[in-house]
Amino acid sequence: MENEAELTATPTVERLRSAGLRPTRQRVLLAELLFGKGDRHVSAEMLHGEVLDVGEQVSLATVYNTLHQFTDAGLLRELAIDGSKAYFDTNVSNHNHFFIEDRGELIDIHGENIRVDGLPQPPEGMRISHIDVVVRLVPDNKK
Amino acid sequence: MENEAELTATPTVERLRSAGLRPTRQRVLLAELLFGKGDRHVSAEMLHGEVLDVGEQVSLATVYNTLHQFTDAGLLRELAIDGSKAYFDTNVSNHNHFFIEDRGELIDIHGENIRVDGLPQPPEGMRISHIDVVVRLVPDNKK
DNA sequence: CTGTGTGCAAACTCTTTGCATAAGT
DNA sequence: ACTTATGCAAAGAGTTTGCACACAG
Repeated sequence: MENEAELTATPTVERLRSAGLRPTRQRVLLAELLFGKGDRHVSAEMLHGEVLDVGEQVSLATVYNTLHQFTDAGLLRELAIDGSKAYFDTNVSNHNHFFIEDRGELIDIHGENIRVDGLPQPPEGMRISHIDVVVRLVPDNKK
Repeated sequence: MENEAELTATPTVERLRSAGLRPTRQRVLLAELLFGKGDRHVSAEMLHGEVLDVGEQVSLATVYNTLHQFTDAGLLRELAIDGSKAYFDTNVSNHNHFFIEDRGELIDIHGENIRVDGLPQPPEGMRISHIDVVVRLVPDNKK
């Protein structure tokens, strides 16, 4: 055998390959963290933190790059909710969110449940790419 | 008369006073620009640019401070739509938005028109503070 | 006068980029 | 080998902050 380190064809590796992404150590690790435990909402910093927790090392720049590559490949969806920081959602299907303002925490609302009616016609030459519904939550007591 | 420069009670000045804000030159100017021509969506930079266009001078830091003071006073609503920059809406009533992704442009959708159905119960101890519906638009042709 | 607001520059956060090095195929 | 990805550090955008000075009441 001449192969030094041929990557084994784990599901994650296959997933990356079919998305057209070379399964590098960093990408495989990030993909495992992202897709290994159900639907998740992560920021770049959170994900980078998880990498360190697991005792691995991936630069923050690479985390950003990878999140965008995954988004372009359709593995993630980027959420513009908080304003100050970007969240990425591992659930790419049609759904919406509760957003707990105080904690910056997101909770999925499944797509089948919500219906938006009464939308006016989009302006000439435009079409709807996506509708985001964000239900902002505050504690019962607080104003 | 002893008064050097008592501010005349223009509508703008009154509006600031009843919001509990001292009508300084900067605040009056910014309020005129913001509320003088119907409903608007502005970023801090845009508003600062308008100040310069009018031949006046207000520091960018003061523009930011003032936008937040106005928001706290209920004269503006802050919109978290773009992710990278903050927009402020002079229309504080219940309504939603088209967002033209390519141009970063916002268009109001009046509140009466849109109806959101099928919301699940918020988690225990939380109440809905506000529901944002953002209809993202792309040109007809583009993917 | 007294306290609040402003301006400036510096600091900060989140994110992106350029380029030399490393790794996948 | 050849190409693409990574890491680092530096740059970049947008926004906030600290403090001396200015102004409204």
